[in-house]
Amino acid sequence: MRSYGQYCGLARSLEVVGDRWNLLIVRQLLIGPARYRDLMDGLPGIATNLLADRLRDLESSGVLERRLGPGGAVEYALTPWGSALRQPIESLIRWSTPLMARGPEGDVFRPEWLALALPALLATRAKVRRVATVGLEIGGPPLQLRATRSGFEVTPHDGRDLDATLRADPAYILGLAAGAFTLGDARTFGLIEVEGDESIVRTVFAA
Amino acid sequence: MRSYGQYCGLARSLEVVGDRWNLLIVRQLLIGPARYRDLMDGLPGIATNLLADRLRDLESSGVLERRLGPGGAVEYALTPWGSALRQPIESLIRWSTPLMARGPEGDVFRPEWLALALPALLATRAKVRRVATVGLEIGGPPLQLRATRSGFEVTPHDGRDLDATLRADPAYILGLAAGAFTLGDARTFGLIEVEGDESIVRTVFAA
DNA sequence: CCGCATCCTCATGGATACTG
DNA sequence: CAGTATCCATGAGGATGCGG
Repeated sequence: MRSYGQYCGLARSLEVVGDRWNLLIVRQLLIGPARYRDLMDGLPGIATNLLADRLRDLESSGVLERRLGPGGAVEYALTPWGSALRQPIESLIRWSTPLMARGPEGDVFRPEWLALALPALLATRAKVRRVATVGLEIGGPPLQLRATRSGFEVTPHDGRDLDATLRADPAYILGLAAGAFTLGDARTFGLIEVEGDESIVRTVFAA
Repeated sequence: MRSYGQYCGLARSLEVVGDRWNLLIVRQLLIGPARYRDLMDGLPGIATNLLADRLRDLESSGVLERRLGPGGAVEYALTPWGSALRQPIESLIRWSTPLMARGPEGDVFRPEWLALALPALLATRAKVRRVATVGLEIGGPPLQLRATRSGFEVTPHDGRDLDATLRADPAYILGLAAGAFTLGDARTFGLIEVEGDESIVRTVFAA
């Protein structure tokens, strides 16, 4: 990225992460450290030369580091400063709500992206009434949403007991979470709970 | 911006505001509605064809609108959705703290940028002990920082009485504000106040 | 002047092939 | 698997033109 030549925090930030693909790479690493192949998979559409370029750029600017992971393979992980990009990224995810309401329209979807999106959307308004673990079945490997007093977390299902399971379209799940974000004030509303084995939306969290 | 083809809030956001200069244009309009010439002035380095292109893009995507201002001249203003970019932008400004510590290094500085940066840096940690208006003299037209219970605001000096005046380098002022952001917890600390006519840093806000 | 549109050059991005 | 190398298409930057 060519310099903007402006002594402004926004401009300087964008000189580091404003290049095409950069924030999406950080998104992938916020989910967890990853190898080159994982990044290629998680960033459908990126050209391999660009990924290599960007990883070099982001490493030299101190956003991520290249290290040896389990098995001695090279992996990429965010530095503490890079991890702090979670906040602006979550802000942009919340801002995107009107853009997501259209649905996928042919865009590819990867369930792992919910690991960032759901906490970002839920964190602002939804209050946890009781600690709960909700399974999410959307077509990939099963996920779980943990809701605790300290926040929300989406991870692969670790086999523990689920309070509920939601089998639904990704857009539907995002709509639910965005509703928790945008409605909230007006009334208590249901988010995710099932009765018996059915996927019925009920109250687990309340605004 | 070419589509990423990903059903992800971050990717969709970046398709709207990820193009070079876009967020900087929004930055200028967060300070206030502006005419074409104002934007050219506030965005040193932008090519005039790019500004025209980006204004079209951002208008058609619903971030800003073109309207008739006072005197019947065309001006640009953010839509409500565009104004909501204040949050991600403030997040990026906070994230930029390590990049700003280097100082300007020849980059141009415009005092109006403090209108975004100071509230962004102060909002997270600094608590207002008493309502105050502090003058900022940094070489352009005089500014004032209003600190109230509901937040911080930097505007041109409107002639009202000042509780203090700080005449300092922009980097110094940003360092003060960033310190309020990053230290905070440890102890009560001084931010901006003068004794008599001197520019001595004392306590107006406290963490 | 202000508010752009055109033209040209060069840097960057994207797709694909290839290599240690 | 983890990238490089190559080639082409696109977009940025700069200068300039031009109507109101």
